[in-house]
Amino acid sequence: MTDRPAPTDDDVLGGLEPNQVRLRFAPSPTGYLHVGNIRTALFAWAFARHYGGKLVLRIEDTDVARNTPDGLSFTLESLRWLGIDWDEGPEKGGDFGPYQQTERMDIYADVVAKLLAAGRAYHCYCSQEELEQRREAARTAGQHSGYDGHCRTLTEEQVKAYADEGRRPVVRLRMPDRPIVFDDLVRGEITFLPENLSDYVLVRANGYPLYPLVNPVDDALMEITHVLRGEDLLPSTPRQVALYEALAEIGVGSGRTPRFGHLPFVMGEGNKKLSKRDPGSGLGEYMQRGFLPEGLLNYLALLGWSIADDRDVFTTAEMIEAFDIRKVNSNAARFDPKKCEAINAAHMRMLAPEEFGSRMVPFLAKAGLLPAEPSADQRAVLQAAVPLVQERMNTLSESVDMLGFLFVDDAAFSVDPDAAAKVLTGDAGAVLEASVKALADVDWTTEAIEASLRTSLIEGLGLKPKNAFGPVRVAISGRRISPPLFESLELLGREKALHRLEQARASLLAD
RNA sequence: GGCCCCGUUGUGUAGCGGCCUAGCACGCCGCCCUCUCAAGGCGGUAGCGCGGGUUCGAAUCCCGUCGGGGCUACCA
Repeated sequence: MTDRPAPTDDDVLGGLEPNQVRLRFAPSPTGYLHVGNIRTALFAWAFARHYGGKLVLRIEDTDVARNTPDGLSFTLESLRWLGIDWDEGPEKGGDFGPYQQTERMDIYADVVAKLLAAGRAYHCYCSQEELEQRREAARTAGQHSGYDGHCRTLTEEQVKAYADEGRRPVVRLRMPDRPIVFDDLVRGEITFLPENLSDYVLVRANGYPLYPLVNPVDDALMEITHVLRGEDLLPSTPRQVALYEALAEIGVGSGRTPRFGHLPFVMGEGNKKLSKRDPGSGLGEYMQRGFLPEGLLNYLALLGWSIADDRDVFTTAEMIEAFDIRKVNSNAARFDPKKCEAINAAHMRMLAPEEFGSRMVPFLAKAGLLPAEPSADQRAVLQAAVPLVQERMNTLSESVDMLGFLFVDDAAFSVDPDAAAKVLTGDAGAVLEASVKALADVDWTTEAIEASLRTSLIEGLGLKPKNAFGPVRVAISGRRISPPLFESLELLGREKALHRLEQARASLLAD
């Protein structure tokens, strides 16, 4: 539409060529992604693709407690289903691997040794209890409660004494004694004063490296240029910046500190960040309910970003084209299931009819209404039904209720009791009887069916359309809500239609 | 407690000092269309947290205040 002025883009790129941009998405392999993660992945992906750069997928599995047996495969499946592809990472490889942190332990050990040797990190022998005590004291004094630097300048004798006591040290990063300032891509300049920053733990006493170490080390080694992540990580950013600087000093990585963009939370009910445990947060649910990847992604993009002031339905390609991190909002957004569905419904309607038909198959198959590979006849019926239902559905799984009546075995067909009670009442008998007669030998086309039914029910019985067609609808579809009646009758076929009408009438007489 | 972030209708957003008697979308309400339900069309509802500045002029800039959230681990 309009040309994007180069100088402003350079604010984001910071001197890099657009295609030099490298982002990463770094999930813990805990299973299906949840909507917050997905939004982060989406923005990182859109950012990388917009500039023609790379997206790296890195698996942050250093916390064994978070890992689940199939977590990794579900995580990868999530991304694949969404259509978010990565250029380097699991299953892709790349020049900066391995891309799973548990396979990089020797790298971390090496980096820590260098940090120690350079004096940028040091051993700390304080026990948890001692730490806790001093922290409490600081807190009651109204002070910053971070580490107080107790072990920063231990003499050799002191170290020996601690070691003789059997103490095992952690490794801490020595924080610089000056403000740390960084220019956040979504929030602007943020400053942390040194009195509020403290030396933090890089490696546990048992030798196990921690997130605040491995994350920046990997970013540095993988030459990540831009980091998009949740705003919960904002307070830890100054520590990471300090680490990047230390890494640059000891010659680890590109020497370049990435630009950060802290994305606002996706909130659930109330004022809480949407958590993995909240219903409606996991991707699995959306897959099962038959959301379209492009619909979900479109909605999620709207949480913090907008493509234009008068439009909110767009494709992922359009998003990539238009995505601009500077236009991402900094305030938390609440996830609105209704709008999510509405946006998805808009994408459902945008689908080509053949595509729409194909996408319904797995859902109908799962419900036992169709085989996984439908026959040519079944496909023909399904395709013929597409125009009837495409604009009536919000999610693919609704096809089961909507079209089930066309595919159920006669033996399995049943009328919803509630619908029967409300519509198939005493005086429906006459309607059903007249319908059977009217349909017995008309041409079996929508037009002829409609004409015949109107003549006999509206004119013949003098009924209002609603009362005339209601019982027919319930009798043949089993439900009060169905695709358009006359078209449905045509698709069902005369034999089944008449049979169901007779059956409904019989059940009425039985009452 | 300390530090950091955030604050436009119910929800998501547009807005970057005059185009704002604040636009769009979802929701909700009503009407039209209509064989049900949708879709579609038309109309309605509701908002700049508050208080001070700066300015001829502020939703937009500054300060304060209140409110919400996050972090404050040998989790990530």
